[in-house]
Amino acid sequence: MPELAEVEYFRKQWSPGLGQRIIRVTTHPWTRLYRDCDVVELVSALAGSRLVASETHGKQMLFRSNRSGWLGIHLGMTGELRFTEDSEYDDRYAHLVLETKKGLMLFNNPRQFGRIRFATSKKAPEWWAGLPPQVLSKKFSYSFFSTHLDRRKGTQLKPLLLMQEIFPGVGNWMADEILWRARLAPTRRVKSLSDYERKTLYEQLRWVCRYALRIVGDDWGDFPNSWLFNHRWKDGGTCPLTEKPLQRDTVGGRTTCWSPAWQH
DNA sequence: TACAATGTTTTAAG
DNA sequence: CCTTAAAACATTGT
Repeated sequence: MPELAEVEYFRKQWSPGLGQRIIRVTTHPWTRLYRDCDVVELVSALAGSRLVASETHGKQMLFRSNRSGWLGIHLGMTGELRFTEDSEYDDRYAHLVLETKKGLMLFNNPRQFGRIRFATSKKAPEWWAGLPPQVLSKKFSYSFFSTHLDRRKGTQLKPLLLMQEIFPGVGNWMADEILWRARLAPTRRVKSLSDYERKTLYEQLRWVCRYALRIVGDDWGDFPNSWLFNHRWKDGGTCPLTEKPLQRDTVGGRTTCWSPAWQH
């Protein structure tokens, strides 16, 4: 489920636990989530410590502890963070549980496409510090964007937008929303874009990221019906602008919803 | 039963 | 070495 706005929302779900002493750490160390993580180190370092700050970067989350511990979480396709004052929870998919006096910080991830990382160091570890510029940051200028496009001339626009090394945080529904607003067909190749179309793609990319964060990032609000988002999964859905039928195709290996009458 | 799922990573080919 | 496409990953729900 989570793309950059949802990730921001989930990050905040643990906020009630920040500053609280962690009295117990429970993990499912056999799951794929821990493939890049020394679980013994994670458990011993987090037990007794407090998480003091958190941030997101695209689909990545980082929690910092008061003992120079850095906890990286990626939600994958089905992950969520939750805080509960109830001591009962479904253990099946709660692969990381941080227990405090005030409540539990839970990371649920049924499909195990997520990832947990941990490091102890003065400075943020390379897997965090080395992430590419965020789409809404100052560094993500039009010329930066355009330089990356020049290197991917043969790529279709849909898989292009899903490249996390260029557009951190953009996922399947956001890519469709961006292309629909830019009026570009998902199968178009980068090299076919006119200067105007390139510019439009850049602007709509930033626009969708900004408003998605605004609407979902704080309180999981609903998107207006003017967004493709509300129509994309309905069978027989229609384009909110043209009222013509939406189409679903596989592009770049992912289900893609678009409006052939509107996007070219 | 077979397939799809709001995501990456790996492998292979060009 | 770089770009591009497809398969693999784990599990559930339709």
